[in-house]
Amino acid sequence: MKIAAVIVDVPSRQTDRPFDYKIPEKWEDVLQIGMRVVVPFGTRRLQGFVVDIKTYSDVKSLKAIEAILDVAPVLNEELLRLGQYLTETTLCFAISAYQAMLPAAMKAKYEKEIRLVDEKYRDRLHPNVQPFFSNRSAVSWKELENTNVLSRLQKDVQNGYLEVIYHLKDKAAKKTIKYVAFSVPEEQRKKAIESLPANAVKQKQLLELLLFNEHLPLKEVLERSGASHASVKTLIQKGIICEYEVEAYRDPYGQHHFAATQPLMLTEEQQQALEPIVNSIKENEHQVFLLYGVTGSGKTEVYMQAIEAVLKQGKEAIVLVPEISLTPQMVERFKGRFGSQVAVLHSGLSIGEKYDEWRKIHRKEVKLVVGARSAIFAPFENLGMIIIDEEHESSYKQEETPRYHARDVAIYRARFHQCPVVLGSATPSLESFARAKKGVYQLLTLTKRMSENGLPAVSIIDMREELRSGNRSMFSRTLFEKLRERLDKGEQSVLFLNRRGYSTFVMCRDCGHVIRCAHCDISLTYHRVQQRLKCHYCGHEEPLAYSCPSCGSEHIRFFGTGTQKVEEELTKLLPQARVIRMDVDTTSRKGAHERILSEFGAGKADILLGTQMIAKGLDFPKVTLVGVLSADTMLHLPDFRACEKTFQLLTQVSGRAGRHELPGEVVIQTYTPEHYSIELAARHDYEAFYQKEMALRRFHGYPPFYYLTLITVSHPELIKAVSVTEKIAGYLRAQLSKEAIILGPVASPIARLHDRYRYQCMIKYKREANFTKILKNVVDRYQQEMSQGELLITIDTNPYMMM
DNA sequence: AGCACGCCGACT
DNA sequence: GTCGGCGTGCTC
Repeated sequence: MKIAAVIVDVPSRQTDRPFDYKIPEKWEDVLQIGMRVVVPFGTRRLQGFVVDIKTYSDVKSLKAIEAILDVAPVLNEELLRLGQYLTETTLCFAISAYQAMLPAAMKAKYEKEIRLVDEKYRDRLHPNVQPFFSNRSAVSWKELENTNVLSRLQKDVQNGYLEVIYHLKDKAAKKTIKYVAFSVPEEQRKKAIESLPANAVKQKQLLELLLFNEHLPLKEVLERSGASHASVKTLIQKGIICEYEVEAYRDPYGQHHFAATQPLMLTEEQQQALEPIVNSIKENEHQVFLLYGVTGSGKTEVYMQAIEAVLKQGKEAIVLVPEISLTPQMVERFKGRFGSQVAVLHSGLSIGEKYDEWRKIHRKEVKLVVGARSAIFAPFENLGMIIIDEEHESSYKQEETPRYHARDVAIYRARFHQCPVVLGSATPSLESFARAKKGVYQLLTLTKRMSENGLPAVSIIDMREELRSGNRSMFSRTLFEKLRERLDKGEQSVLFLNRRGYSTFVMCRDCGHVIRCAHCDISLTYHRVQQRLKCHYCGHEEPLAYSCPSCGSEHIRFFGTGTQKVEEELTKLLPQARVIRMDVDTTSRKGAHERILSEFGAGKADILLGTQMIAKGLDFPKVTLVGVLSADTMLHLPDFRACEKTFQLLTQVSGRAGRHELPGEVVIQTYTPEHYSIELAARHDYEAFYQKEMALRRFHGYPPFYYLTLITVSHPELIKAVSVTEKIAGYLRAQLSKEAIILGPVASPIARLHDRYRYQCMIKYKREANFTKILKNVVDRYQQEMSQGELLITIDTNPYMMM
């Protein structure tokens, strides 16, 4: 007898292990490791992943597998092992790891229904239950769960009148296209057309069309023949033609035509960067390269020529880009060069579209994937290279379980496939640059910009000076002048507002009271259009207050600046300017992002005003001015990476100006012009920033000198949150080595969220023998309280968000 | 997670 | 004596 070990779809500590099932004889040769199956689990039916097939089990009475969901394994040996690696390093459940590797469409949906076992029991049902079954034999649980007949229902189930049926739905609906074709043999077709009634003109036209084609999509036939669906129906009824469905891919870029491009001549620098990568591809040698190239130095061309080398070897490649820069521009470059060999995966696609792209990879119909974070799990079996563009971006870290970093996964997979990883950035993360300096990664450098102009000139404007000299506007005189210049010359400008931590909060000028969310320790944000105050974390809203809830004063004011407010002031100051605003509000609709950018690219506006999202990847020849309205808003976030992020952002933003013939200029407005992040970004001096920041990291004991782990404990009661965090910290102090530093318990920077108090404990360590084991003990200790009570403990073994 | 089982107080 | 509440422990 063959037995399958199955990981079931229950994300909990207790079920986080394989369960054994009998493999029915008829499937012994069909079932393979890595396939999804349906198994009985307790009273339920669940989806699961086969992780092992064996001949022996310790369990006496095994249940049998009920169904197989795949014709071929969806997880290969490598991905199964990668799942284990994720489980161990991020402390997640195996099921969560496996689900993260597959498109959402393949995750099961469960529906319960109550069915009448037999018509003869209908009269015996409890009188209160009967009405639900009056005209049908099954009722969905959804309809019943909020009624008051639940206990009666239970009785009837016990009596055997009713039964509970568990439906398992695959969301992975495949798209099909209807085709029509002749159903009569070829030699009879002409005759069939002739024998049609004389008035069946449309039918005749339709058939004539089919004479020259083996089969045609129904839609096309209808369009070209002008016939209606009725004609098709009659022809089918007459037995002349037939209709059938063919599985089809949704093609998100179906309408789009991509101009083919050829490899460009490389500069000497690019050539020198490319060579070691290509060597490592050819030699099947695992190596991590850090491609450090200033903005506009042509990293993408290096990527593409390296990919060509991979394809030449008959292998596959993954290119990761940050979600935010997965713009049509980027997609176009890859589709243009590699055509139909590319699959694209990003959050803008529907669940079905993502599933189709995934299947193209799985069926080996494509050789290259360009995608955001989760594309790192692309089920290639012959990986030749992994590229991570904008390597420093924090979006490569997933902030939900499994809390993996795509960079780590990339290195794991590349080691398995013995192939190179290329990390590219103009502002590498300190972690990566430090590793490159140590020789763990191989450093490749591009110092020259492709355009003649070199890097743009940056001026820093001290906004305190502006205020002192009486300018209360959010535009410094310099920035205003330069904006007007561009307008006169017909050139474009980009204005960048970093909204994080800079949203419009409401404060009383008399007593200083700030209106906060009733459920979270967060100040409420003023939304001008709706005249309401909203919490950005939990969604709580309330009407705008006109007097201070604390002291009653009417001197209550809005502080901070949103893009809307900037836009208003801008149109007041420069009424002739055409402004496009790009933020969450204007880009929430699908495709809006793309539309705004193409309008701006086509010169339909003079100024593009936006948040974070405009910092990445834009490349417009006519942009000669970039303004940063307030550079230091991000600097003061409670995050040890705040300075690094500020530096990276300013450098990225500055890189948007003057990428082509026209020279660029950058204006940075700040209240702390002396800060090294701002000064050094203005001087484009990454190296100096690296040295300075490394010294600080060393001094304060942060990465890359220490590893970090953040434990966050939340509970509706403050005392409980504190005491649990205290106990955990105590346990860790006792268990970990003397070198480990345990900070806390301290209140989380967001001390209350969704009516829950949040406390945290930060661990800094260099090497700990049993680190994950000790952390697992912590989780195990509080397992019951977490599953039954209100306690929640999250552990992040490589935190990027300290809140 | 979700379900059954079992023990307890409150009601017919 | 039964109904329905919630705490406990299991699911191959």
